[in-house]
This record gives sequence, structure tokens and C-alpha cells, in this order.
Amino acid sequence: MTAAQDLRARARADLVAAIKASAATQLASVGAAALSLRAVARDLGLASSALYRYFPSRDALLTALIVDAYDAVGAVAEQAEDAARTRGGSPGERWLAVCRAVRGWAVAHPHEYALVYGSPVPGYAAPADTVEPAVRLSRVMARVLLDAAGEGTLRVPARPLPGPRLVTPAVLEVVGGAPGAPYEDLLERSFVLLTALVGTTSYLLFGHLKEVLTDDDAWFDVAMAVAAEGVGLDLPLGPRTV
Amino acid sequence: MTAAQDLRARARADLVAAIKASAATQLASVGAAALSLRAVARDLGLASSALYRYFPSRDALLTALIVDAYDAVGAVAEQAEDAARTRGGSPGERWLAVCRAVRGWAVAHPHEYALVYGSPVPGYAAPADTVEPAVRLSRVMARVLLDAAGEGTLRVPARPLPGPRLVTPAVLEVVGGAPGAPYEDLLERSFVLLTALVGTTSYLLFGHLKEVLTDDDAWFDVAMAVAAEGVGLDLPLGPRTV
DNA sequence: TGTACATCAGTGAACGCGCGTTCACTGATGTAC
DNA sequence: TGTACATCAGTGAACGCGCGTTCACTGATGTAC
Repeated sequence: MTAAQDLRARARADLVAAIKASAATQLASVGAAALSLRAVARDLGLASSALYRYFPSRDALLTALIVDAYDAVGAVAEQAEDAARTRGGSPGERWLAVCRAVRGWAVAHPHEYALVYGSPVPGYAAPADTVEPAVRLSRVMARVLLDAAGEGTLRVPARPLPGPRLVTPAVLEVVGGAPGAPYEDLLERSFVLLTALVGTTSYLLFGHLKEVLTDDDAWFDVAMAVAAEGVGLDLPLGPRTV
Repeated sequence: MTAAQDLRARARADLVAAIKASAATQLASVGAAALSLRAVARDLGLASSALYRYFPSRDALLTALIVDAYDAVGAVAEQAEDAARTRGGSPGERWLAVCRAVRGWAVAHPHEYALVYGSPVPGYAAPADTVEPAVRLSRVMARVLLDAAGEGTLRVPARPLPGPRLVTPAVLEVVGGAPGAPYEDLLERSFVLLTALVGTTSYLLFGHLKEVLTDDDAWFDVAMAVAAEGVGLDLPLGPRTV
């Protein structure tokens, strides 16, 4: 029972992993829209019909890849923040570490990144499974900001945003309630931080600033620092030390 | 000679326009990767081979759509800035008008927007024709910022960015030379503005802040204002008046 | 211990589909003498 | 003014292709008595 079934389960898991790995490789060369089950099967030396033992459809495979990509981004962000925190880094240093880590992952896995943060795959509706992993990055950001607010290093913005508040009750619940004065508008501002991270990463990755910058990495740090100013968080500037 | 040839040329131009219009419609429902010449021909009641009188290949049609989309974004931005300038708007008001106009166009034409600012179409290399139109939006931004600097309403950032400068000589040439003190880092900062506009528009459009915000339009204004603070430009805050 | 049965991964042929592109053609329109 | 010729938009059949998915099957492995 256990021994044999275990072996089968393990073999199954291995093949599922191999299929996803092959699909990810193919993704990197042809993009999500052209991802083909037959090509994956060919790559693995299987009949195309064999894949249906593991994924009920092409879309299911795509969904698995998307979920994995979200998880990878979340994991990378969490690890970067943990590491920087262990080093005793300030909130600003920790957030910069997160930004660099996310961008680093995106550069290393451009198509998987595009799967998550690029234009939606046409005709494909992301299932609810992708919501939870998508929250991980936000949670990391919230932790950094709340720490900064707690230790009093978060500058109060010069111009408070006029009401009414713009985030949903669901979000308030996730982060554990609305921040108090003088940080009433922190949540609205914080999503600017998130947008800057993803937007800047995409913009660079998709080549819109080709021929514009002499040093993408250095400018990325600058962009993150300028965006962080908007929430009153000071990122370290200057030559990279980490 | 003229009369007859003119008629033919006009008919030709009409059909080219009809083909592009049909392709744009199809784009909106299936996305760029699935754009099909045969479907366009079907839509127009033509044999699929007839399209080859007008576009040498599918990629050529796609290129035409991309160029049109870039041009549309550029035109919309220029018009918004011109109109706001005519109304006597401040630089901040003008830039907000541009941001809203670009986002408005994106919301009205999501797939054409994605064609330009979304993930690159796999296997398709944008030709050089797309560079010139892409510059138009940057030029609008440069005009607003230089005006603000000229009239002295551009705040000097608290923390100047450390050198060396990060923009290429080609960019310096386009904007007419490096800005003088105390705005040495204005160019680096300005691209943060551009990234914020495109990044925020994409982030909202692609649904990453679904269930997060109670009012996308209002928050977009906030995001643009927070980003503009980073270059020392004050956007009008508060209820929409325009 | 040996035999009948169940499970399940993987096969390979077949389905119907839509695609981009080519090619020889038709037929209308305009041009040159 | 009338006729021979050139231009050119559009046709429709055909090419070779790869795709997702289904289905009856084989054969190895494990299980129950």
C-alpha cells in the first residue's frame, strides 16, 4: 500500500515537475500564447496524449505555470526581505532589497514574469488560485512600511491626500486595519510603491527604455528611491554596496 | 492620368483603412497573437489572398497596427497638453491632463494599448518605424517639465541623485542638452514619471488592483500626484474639476 | 507460493480545425495609337 | 472614334503545417485470495 503507492506518487510528481519545466522552457522561447502541449510532449519524448494523464487541458498547464510564477515572485521577495532584516537593514534597505530581488527574478525569467505581470493571455481567465500568491508581495511591502511607521522613520508626507479613502475593506482586513494618524493615506500611497516596482520592471524588461539609459540597474535603484520618497521611505542612494 | 489614378489610390487607401479597422476589432476580441489574416478577410467579405495586395504579410499588418497605436497615444497626449495649456493650466495641471488622456485612451482601446505597452508579441520584432512615434509622449513630458523649471515652479528635490548621469547622449540631444543646476538629475527623475504613467495604467488595466481600490480613477490621480512629487511637480489634488 | 484480477502510465492513430502563403486565373478599367 | 494592349484588384483552389483533444489499446506493476 504505502511503499508501492508512494513510489507511483513520487514518479507522478516528478513527471508533473518535468512537464512544467519543459513548458517553462518553451514559454521562454515562444511565449505563452504559443505554448503547445504537443511541443512539450515532443520535448519529453512522450506521446502528446500522455500529457492528459497529468493535466486535463492546455489551460490547466498554463494555470499551473502562472501559479508557480506568482509563488516564485512571492518567495523571492520574502527571502530578500528576510535576509536584509537579518543583516539588520533599515526598512529602506529592506525594500530596496525586495525591489532588486523581484527585478532580478524578472530578468532571469522574463516570460514567466510576463505571464504574471504582462498583458493578460487572451482568451484565458486566471482562476481564483492566483489570488492568494499575488498577495504575498503586497504583504512583504506592508511589513516593511508598518515597521518603518512603528520605529518612526517614515516621514509624514508634505501634502496629505484628501479623502475619502480609496482602498476596499477587504484590503484593510488583510493588513490588519487602517493606519492611524498621521498615516491615514499610507495604504493609497503604498500601492504606488507596488506599481512603481512592477511598472518599472516591466518597462525596462519590455525594452521601452532601450537607448535611453546608460545603466539600467543603477537607474532602477533611482526609480525605486524616487517612488519610495512618495511614501516617506528613504532608500539608500549611491553606489551599490550589497 | 491624375483623375483615374487618384480614384484608384483613394480606393486603395480606403481598403487599407478598412483592413486595419477590422484587424483592430479582431485584436480587441482575441489579442495580438491570435490576429488572423483569414478572419480579417472573412470580416471584409474578401478572399484571404486579396489581403496580400495590401500587406505583404501578417507581420506587416501587425506593424501597421502598432505604429497606429503609438501615433494615437502620442496624438492624444499632445492634444491633452495643448488643450490644458490653452486653458492656462499650470504645468501640474497639464501633466495630469496628459496622464488622464493616456489612461482614457488605454481604457477605450485596451488591446491596442497592450500592443504598445504590454508584453512584446512573441516572435515579432518591432521595426524601427516604431521609434519615432514612441518619442512623442516623452516630448510632451519634456515640454511640461522644462516649462515648470523655466517659470520656477519646479521644486528642487531634497536629495539630489548622486552621479554619474544615467541618460544617453542621444536622449540629451533630443531634449536639447542637459538641464543646468539645480536640475542636473531632472532627466533621470523624469523617466520615473513616464514609468509611473505607463506602469500605473497597465497595472490598473490588467486588473492587478481589482478588489483593492474603491475608485480606480481617483486613485490614478493620486498615483500620478505621488509620482510627480518625485520630480518636484505639484499636481492638483482633490475632487476632479476638469 | 501461485494465480486471477485491478490499476494505471503511456501509445499511436485519428478527428476536425484554422492558419499563412502561393499561384494561375478572371474581368473590369484605363491608356495609347 | 475605335481597337489592341496594359494595369491591377480580387478569386478560389491548393500547399503543408501544427494544433488540442479523444479513444481504444497495450503492457507493466501491484493486490487479493
